[in-house]
Amino acid sequence: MPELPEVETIVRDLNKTLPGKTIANVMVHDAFVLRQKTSEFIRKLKQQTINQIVRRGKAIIIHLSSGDFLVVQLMMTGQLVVNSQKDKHARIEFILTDGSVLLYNDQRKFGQLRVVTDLSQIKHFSILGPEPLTPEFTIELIHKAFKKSKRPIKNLLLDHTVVAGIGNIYACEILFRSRLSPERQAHRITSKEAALIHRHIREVLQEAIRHRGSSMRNYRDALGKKGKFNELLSVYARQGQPCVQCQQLIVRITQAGRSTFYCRHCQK
DNA sequence: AGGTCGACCTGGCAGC
DNA sequence: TGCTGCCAGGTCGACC
Repeated sequence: MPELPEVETIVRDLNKTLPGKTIANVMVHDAFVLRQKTSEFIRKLKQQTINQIVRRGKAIIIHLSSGDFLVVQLMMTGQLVVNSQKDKHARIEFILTDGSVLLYNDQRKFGQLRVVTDLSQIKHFSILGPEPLTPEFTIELIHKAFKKSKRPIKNLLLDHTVVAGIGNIYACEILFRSRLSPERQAHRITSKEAALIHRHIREVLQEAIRHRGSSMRNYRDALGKKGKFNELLSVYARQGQPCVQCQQLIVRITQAGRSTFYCRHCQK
């Protein structure tokens, strides 16, 4: 579900309320979302004080006083919300000593939670590409990755080994702003075009963070509220509607089994 | 070896 | 109303 801007919004919210609080109890309503034994999960969390919360790609990493990490991957429909109304999708409840409750909801149960001692235990992190909003993410780096692949450029933007955190919504929006067709083969992208993509990756993600993410269906922030950036999307989920630039109709195609939305007239 | 395609699971919505 | 089929912010492993 959530991409980098949505997860970043959640992490910033959680950092305002959780650090310093201690986990009194953990109630597992559906162990399907756990990637370890329920008893081990609970034991490693009970009596732990929450330190800082950070994001890596689309994953949330909660630092615990034991030195362990609670890693949460929301996938498509996961939510981490504080003091919200409990519904039938509540899978895990973290009861804090001050009486507040952190709820993990997940309609589709694709998400996963686990407590690890060492983040390198998680393979996902070892293959993850650079964070797009840090200085290590350069035009040269992304252009080099593009040159190695004949896949469509859209698929490269979705590939988390190339760059972390970009999902289907923002890949479409980034290519629209760059005026590049999602069907262009990555290895044919020029250095000038790579620079455009690089700039728009940062621009789109930062704008989306400012608007607290995009809520298409399930996404909610840590306070249970919707994001606003979906109201500002130019192409995603707008098939059959006029392009904001040229009024030609936005089309939907399928790439690597996922929907892509773009303007055939503006994006070449 | 690079790249695509189900599978994972639940639910909303359109069409009949 | 109720069925069927399609679609959904992600990721991984099987397979070609």
